[in-house]
Amino acid sequence: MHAPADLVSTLRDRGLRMTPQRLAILSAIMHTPGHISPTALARRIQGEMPGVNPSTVYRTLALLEEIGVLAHAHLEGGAEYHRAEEAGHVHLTCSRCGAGDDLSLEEATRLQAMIEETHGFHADLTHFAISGVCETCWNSVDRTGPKPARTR
Amino acid sequence: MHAPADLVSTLRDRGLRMTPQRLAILSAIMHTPGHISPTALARRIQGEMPGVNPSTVYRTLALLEEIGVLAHAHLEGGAEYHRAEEAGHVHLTCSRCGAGDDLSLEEATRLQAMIEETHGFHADLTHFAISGVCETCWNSVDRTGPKPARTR
DNA sequence: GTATATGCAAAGGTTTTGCACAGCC
DNA sequence: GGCTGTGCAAAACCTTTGCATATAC
Repeated sequence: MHAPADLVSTLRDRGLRMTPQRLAILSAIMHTPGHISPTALARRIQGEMPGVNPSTVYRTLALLEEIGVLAHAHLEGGAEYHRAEEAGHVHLTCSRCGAGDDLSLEEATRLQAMIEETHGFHADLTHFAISGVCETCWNSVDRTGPKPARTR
Repeated sequence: MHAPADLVSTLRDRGLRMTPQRLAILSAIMHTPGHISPTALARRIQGEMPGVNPSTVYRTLALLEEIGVLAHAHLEGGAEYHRAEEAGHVHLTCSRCGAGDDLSLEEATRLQAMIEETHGFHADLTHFAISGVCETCWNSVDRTGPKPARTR
């Protein structure tokens, strides 16, 4: 949906500019399969392109989200960013082992439909993770039920 | 499930002690209908019982969660604590107007069952809020779909 | 050339930690 | 009296903001 060329146009249309920093940040996220936190991203960028300031990373993330290129979700460790195209991923995170899984799109749609019917609430299950205990952890050890451990 | 008397015993069994600060913090949360953030709690406690340090609030919250009296959930504004008994509340928060609603317990159970069937994942829908657009907001204004606004 | 973007530095806010003292049991 | 809990202060983080400079267009 958003090849770099498109992005440049999108920016220009708004009187905004493409810079090496923005390109590096964008590229880093586009090559990240899942999601990445601002701080992790800042560190990674720092490696590839020393001198890029964290504040630039934050400003760029906010910008890219505003123009619809990126989105963020809230996982256990805090906010994480991902490509907007990759939205639709509903994150399941195991509170025991930390393993992550994704709900399928159809499944997510079914859940959302269910919530909409009863509450008229149009849920976006991608914005927050869903915590719980994965099958492996559930079958092993004690079975005290889904009780999230300390988050931070 | 946890009257103060019980709590004192629970603490004693672990070689822990009941203090005025812990009592004040616990009381504040027990009298809070929904959920409350650590900082908000610290401020409230400060009003009732000047001199109580924020660090004490944080340590107490962690302790009370560890012994199962409290639990926390991740809402838009960050982590919030609530009575463990009051778990089962699945928070729906509107990204447009900020309004909050709760999923019924049966409904939550149905959703969890659905996820379990297909993924073997035992979800705890109470740990993270569910973001989306409430009926009112959906019916008014533009209908661009559930797109969470900037969180922080 | 001009408006935008960046780096830098400082500030803001939240949460954690070390340590000496206070206080519960 | 001994061990736990608290206050205090400092530090560790993460994130935001103001401003001068650099730079994309």
